[in-house]
Amino acid sequence: MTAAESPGAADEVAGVLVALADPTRRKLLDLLAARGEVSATTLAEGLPISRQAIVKHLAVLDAAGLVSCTRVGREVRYALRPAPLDATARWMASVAADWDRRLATIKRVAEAAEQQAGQSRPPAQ
Amino acid sequence: MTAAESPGAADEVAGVLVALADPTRRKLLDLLAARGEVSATTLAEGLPISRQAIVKHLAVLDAAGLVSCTRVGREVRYALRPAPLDATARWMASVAADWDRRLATIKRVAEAAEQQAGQSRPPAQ
DNA sequence: CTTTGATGCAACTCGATGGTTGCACAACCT
DNA sequence: AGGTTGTGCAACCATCGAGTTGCATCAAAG
Repeated sequence: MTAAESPGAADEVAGVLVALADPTRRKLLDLLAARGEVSATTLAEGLPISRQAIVKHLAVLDAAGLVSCTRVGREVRYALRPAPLDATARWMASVAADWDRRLATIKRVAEAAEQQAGQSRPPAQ
Repeated sequence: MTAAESPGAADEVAGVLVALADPTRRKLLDLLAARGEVSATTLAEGLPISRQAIVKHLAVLDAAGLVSCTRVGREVRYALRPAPLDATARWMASVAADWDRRLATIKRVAEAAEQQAGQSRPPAQ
């Protein structure tokens, strides 16, 4: 269980990664960050795609926990939810650190082996 | 240019996000982290999919800069490349921080407005 | 030189996904 | 009541992407 901080973290992260992989979804998050609580129709005004498409994207973002919606009268306001993004950032940093560690170890071992080989026998490859 | 540290960072990040969105690709990176430099065929032995599929995934990872390949005789060894992951982690953390900032501001403004409203007229909702 | 094992390329299947349109329904405003 | 306006639902289309198979190719070993 390397580079994992809490059980089930990988699951949460997976959803966030999928959600962030789409440029339209990133744009959407951008707009939400800029304008606070906004309805889907309002979001649609600033984008070249239909409201329905946006609703679907918002559903994905909601499933990833990156967004939450509250009903206000007949409209539905969507708002940012930074926590999962932060968690994913931490997860990613930890994975990167893990890789660095492993690569350093591998390099060290390789050098040791080469040293060893140089003293006893000709290079294997 | 909010939450961006260097020009063109978003482009690099996009590739990494797409690459990481696929679970098979993540598994692949995991294997590479565990076993160092490995060829596609070797990777295929530990996974339930064909070598060709793996090669395609490795191509995506390579395009994202997460992996590099070097030819050794007749085989091609793939190795991890942590830098883009680290960059993406930083980008993500910076975006998360930006969101927090904005949300805090919005909340502050909302509270001020409510305060204002509370002094002159009864609560709107 | 022949065989063996690894790679590269291309065509194909098929499910997921981004996007659209049309319509029904609920809520707001006169 | 009656007309707007915003949502939700469902069908539908097109494309992308993951995966497969088959074959050609090229380096290494005999």
